[in-house]
Amino acid sequence: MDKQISHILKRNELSVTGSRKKILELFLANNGALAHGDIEKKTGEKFDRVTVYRTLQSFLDKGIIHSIPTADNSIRYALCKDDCSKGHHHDNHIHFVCVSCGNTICLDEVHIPPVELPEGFRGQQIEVVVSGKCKDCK
Amino acid sequence: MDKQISHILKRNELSVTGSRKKILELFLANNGALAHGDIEKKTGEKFDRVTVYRTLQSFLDKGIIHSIPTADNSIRYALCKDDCSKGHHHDNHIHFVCVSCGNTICLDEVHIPPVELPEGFRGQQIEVVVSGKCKDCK
DNA sequence: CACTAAATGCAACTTTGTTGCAAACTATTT
DNA sequence: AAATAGTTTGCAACAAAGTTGCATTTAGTG
Repeated sequence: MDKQISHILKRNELSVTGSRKKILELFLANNGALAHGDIEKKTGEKFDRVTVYRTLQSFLDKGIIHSIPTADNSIRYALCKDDCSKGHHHDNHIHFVCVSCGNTICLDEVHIPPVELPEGFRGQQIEVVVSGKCKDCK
Repeated sequence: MDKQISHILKRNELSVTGSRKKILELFLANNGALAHGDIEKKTGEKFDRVTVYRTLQSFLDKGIIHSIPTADNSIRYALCKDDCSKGHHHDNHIHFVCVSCGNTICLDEVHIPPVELPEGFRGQQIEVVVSGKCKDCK
């Protein structure tokens, strides 16, 4: 586990530090998405707020995590699949926000249906967020 | 124009005040979406920040506008079509964010294709945000 | 072990959003 | 047209979220 974490960091040209290991561990343990606040709580206030911000930013830059916009204006982050690299996300999965438990889940197996845009519009990226009840909150 | 604005407010059981008229006018003039900050700027700092927040909130409650989540953690608001009412949005259109001019546009004519969720998940609402180049920024 | 570059923590600050309350205003009645 | 009741507004104070500069500490290298 610890080896896996260090490997991910090294593969992304990041030095292996306490905060990065801990935060990455959180993402691996949780298979949902985490908001900045969640991370601060779950690390037990062990790290400075600034460090958490900067760690998330470097993970974003390297493509280790991606951000998920939500309606309540709180960005959440989730692990990318292996083939994301350096800011170019193959972000072809949808996100599900459970209204009951509040978890945000990446549904990697659901492919996004093509959307036909009006004349003149050229789409580059698409974000789909579905809210409802997840399989554990029926 | 002024008459139309007053009518919309009255129809939604809102008293006709300076700030509400001005902010609603902004939405009618702009056919894109506006963030809180945009509104503060465009009104020329004529109204208190708190008033803008409260005005937007009451417009949201009445279903005059709806909110659009974006990746950069800044909620934007746009006018609803006529048949939205009191919190029940018929929000079946997608949103387009232009990476060039930054505008957010409601594409009412594009219908959202159905998404098949995995076993156990029940979707209630769906948000689709496409980013790319709009027809004016080719 | 020593060195360099990067990461961290701290303090101060900016931006964004919220709450309570007195003053001002809207809509209505008289 | 004036009085009234109920909202709405602006102010002040506050809380939360995010940023920046800088000194200290740490990771990775030889």
